[in-house]
Amino acid sequence: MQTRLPLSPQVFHILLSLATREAHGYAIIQDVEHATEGAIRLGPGTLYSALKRLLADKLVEEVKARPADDDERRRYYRLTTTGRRLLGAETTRLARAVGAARRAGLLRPGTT
Amino acid sequence: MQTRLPLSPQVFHILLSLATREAHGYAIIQDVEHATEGAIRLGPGTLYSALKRLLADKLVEEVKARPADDDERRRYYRLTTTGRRLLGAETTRLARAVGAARRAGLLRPGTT
DNA sequence: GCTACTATATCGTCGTACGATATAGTAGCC
DNA sequence: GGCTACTATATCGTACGACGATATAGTAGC
Repeated sequence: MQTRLPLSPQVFHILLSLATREAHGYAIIQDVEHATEGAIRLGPGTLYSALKRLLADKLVEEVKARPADDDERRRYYRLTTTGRRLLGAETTRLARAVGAARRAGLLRPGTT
Repeated sequence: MQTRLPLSPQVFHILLSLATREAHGYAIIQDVEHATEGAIRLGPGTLYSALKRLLADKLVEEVKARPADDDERRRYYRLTTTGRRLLGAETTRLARAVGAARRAGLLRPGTT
């Protein structure tokens, strides 16, 4: 993956899930399903291969520090500065796209 | 392609380009590049294979009627009702995603 | 007649989303 | 104590789709 736009919806939501807190893989899967109201369900294949690429591209990094008494199997990830910048750029791109769609009358008036 | 969300950014912009007017393929390419400020540049491979799928899925249909003195090579397309409905659903999904990203502080304040 | 642009079409490749499968620890429960 | 369901990560194979390259050809300007 180049560090270029557009991001796939899946990758966008993985990064977005990491924007507010560090998280481990399984938590990302659940968070994305919740946040998208079931529209995006990440299977393990999708999530872990995406994470691998995101790590390689240094958009995400692994966190060593762990809470006490945490499940040993978990691996925690957080956004890098580059990752946050890219996510911001993609958000801007999406906001423009939504604006254009709104002007075309594709959203019920009042939709935020 | 299933008629399910999410749409790829490319397909979203192809449908969005057809939301306000009928258009032929080459016009779609130019419109999408303009509307996305160069972020999405559709090559012929991407556009015509996507159009083929969209036609097969009845999200888009070909228009027979032609303006007088028009370039004979052009083939015009328009959204079907199904296509418009799907585009609306995807727009709603994107608006929610942008809202979540905004709450996470990823947009410069004031961005529409 | 040259170049650039318009316009559609097809082909091959590569990336990646996805389901299936595997492994194993944890928790509740009867 | 064994059952099931959930948590958690990992890998594999497949299939779809985005993309660049290439082809064809008409149009326009010079």
